[in-house]
Amino acid sequence: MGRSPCCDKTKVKRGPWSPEEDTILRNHIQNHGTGGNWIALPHKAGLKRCGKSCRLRWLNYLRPDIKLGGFTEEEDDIISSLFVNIGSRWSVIASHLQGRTDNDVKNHWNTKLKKKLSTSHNSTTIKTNNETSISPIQFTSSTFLPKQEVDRYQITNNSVLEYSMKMNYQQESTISNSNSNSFNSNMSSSLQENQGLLHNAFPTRNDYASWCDNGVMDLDGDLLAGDFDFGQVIGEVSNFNYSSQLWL
DNA sequence: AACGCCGCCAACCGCCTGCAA
DNA sequence: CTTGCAGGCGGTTGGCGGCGT
Repeated sequence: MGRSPCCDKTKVKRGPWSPEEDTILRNHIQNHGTGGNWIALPHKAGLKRCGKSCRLRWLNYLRPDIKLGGFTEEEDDIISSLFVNIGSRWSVIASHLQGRTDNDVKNHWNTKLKKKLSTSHNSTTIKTNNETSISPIQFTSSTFLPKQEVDRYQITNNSVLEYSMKMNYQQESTISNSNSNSFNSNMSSSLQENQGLLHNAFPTRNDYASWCDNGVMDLDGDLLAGDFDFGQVIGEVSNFNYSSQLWL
């Protein structure tokens, strides 16, 4: 029943890894692989470390494809965009960044990006023609669209994806035509900012489709929306339709 | 020079899930 | 079906270095 215990934590070394330990672990994995068993690895390699610690050290620091150094603006955008939409699923976010680990991304978010976003005041409040703010919804350069439901995705040729969304926001009455035009104008600039971020996160329509839980491609190439959910829920539901192009 | 504060980040902790026994 | 370990993950911590006083 069950498996043998992981390790005796009172007998393993803890704390920072020495260069010698790094060398032993690196050489062992390069010569023998992980053997599919991290718990047994330290004993085989001659390390007085817990298997979990070895795994973490390899994945976060010693792997040959690890990308070291600061994050680029593009990477920041991807992280910010994905965080807004899927939350703190660091492993998922890291999978969109070549050579970055979940720990890297998490640390970067907690130490830099979180503050960067919270101090960013270049948000755009949607206003109607009579300059009445549609409170409390705000769009910032780092968020996608709030509370939105995707009605339809359609690929009109090999590279262009058109989508229409049912926009939802908090307002007592439905929008008049004139207000709708104003909203359309304001949304356009907001959408333009966010398209870039979304495009970074999902370079192709297939990237986005695979990310979406219920994304299904039919025989005609139409991407059928199931329970697509962009994540951010701020406003209440009303009626508005918006169309644009995402992947050009 | 000494001290304290603060930011960064490697590493640990604890929980959850999958799966072998 | 039950048990309990391995692996994976996100949250948190603690040590270190830089900077200001």
